[in-house]
Amino acid sequence: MHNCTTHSDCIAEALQRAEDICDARGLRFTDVRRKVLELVWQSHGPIKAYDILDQLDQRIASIKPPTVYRALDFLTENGLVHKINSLNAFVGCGHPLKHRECYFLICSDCGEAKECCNLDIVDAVAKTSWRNQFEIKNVTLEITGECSDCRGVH
Amino acid sequence: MHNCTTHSDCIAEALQRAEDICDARGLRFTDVRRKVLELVWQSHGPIKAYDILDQLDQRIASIKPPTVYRALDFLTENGLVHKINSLNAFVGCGHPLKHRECYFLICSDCGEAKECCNLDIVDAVAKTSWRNQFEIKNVTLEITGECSDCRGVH
DNA sequence: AACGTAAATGTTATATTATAACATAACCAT
DNA sequence: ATGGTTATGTTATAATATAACATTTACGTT
Ligand SMILES: [Zn+2]
Ligand SMILES: [Zn+2]
Ligand SMILES: [Zn+2]
Ligand SMILES: [Zn+2]
Repeated sequence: MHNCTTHSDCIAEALQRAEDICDARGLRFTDVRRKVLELVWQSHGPIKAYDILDQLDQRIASIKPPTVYRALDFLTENGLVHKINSLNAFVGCGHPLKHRECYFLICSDCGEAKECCNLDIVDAVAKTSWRNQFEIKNVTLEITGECSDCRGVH
Repeated sequence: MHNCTTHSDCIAEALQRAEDICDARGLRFTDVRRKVLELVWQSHGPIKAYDILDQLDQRIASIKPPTVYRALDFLTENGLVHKINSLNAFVGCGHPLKHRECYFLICSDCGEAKECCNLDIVDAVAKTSWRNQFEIKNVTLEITGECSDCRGVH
């Protein structure tokens, strides 16, 4: 499902990126936020808030829903994590500094959510918003279907 | 927020369209389904499942959540209603026969969700899926922001 | 009409997702 | 150290959605 060479490195890099971004912006990358982000990356795919909660519970007793949701809010607001509304799940952003209007290819078979960027889509969305005199705050584009792996395409 | 000339006509037309579509497809447009669709159109914007439930309760006692969700599932599966995942709400489809890949311009101020179609977007989405050898089942595109009315644009 | 079946709805209970409200603790600038 | 701000702890509950099984309804076949 994921093809990073060494997943522990992949997690470590994401955490380091997050720390650097928070430092640069004067934000506090607290222990709770770090642990939540770590679990998001550990899953290497969309993960649900209560699954994060369960996994935290095994390490730290007394973690409650508001704590997890607050951390996810922080991470989402700062572009380190994206919420996938059609799944009620959260996924780490692979390029938090470059992220503009990306979209997800979500495989309903294996569960992978691949984040992609595409200028044609960004352009088309921008143009159509402009034509409607609509001021964009946020764009959610979730494409559900079957990925090449699950289709057996080579 | 909505600019149909006579809203009762607008609702009646939507119900008639739905009935015709169900007839043509051999589907049963039952009383529950009709009433749910009527309430969706009455709101003339995204409405939540439990708000539908509350309004039905005033007319018919003993309507319970599963009844509403089943009706919404039926209406959604048959393209008469769309779910807006970022709002956990449902909205009537304005063109259930022509509907392909549409998107919503959702005003976070007045709550309007305008359904639009745009071939450039459809194309760009199709192309990028093709490049990823991804087989599309469903596309969700929700653009949140501020509409022209709320921005005071003329 | 009576029967059999499938689809729809009723009903009870519960699962899942998310937030309100207030108390305490940690952090940081002065 | 003091006071203000931000983050977390804590308790409770709100909001969204489904599982499981019982009953009713629709409808074609006999
Ligand atoms: Zn991203
Ligand atoms: Zn897959
Ligand atoms: Zn539509
Ligand atoms: Zn508006």
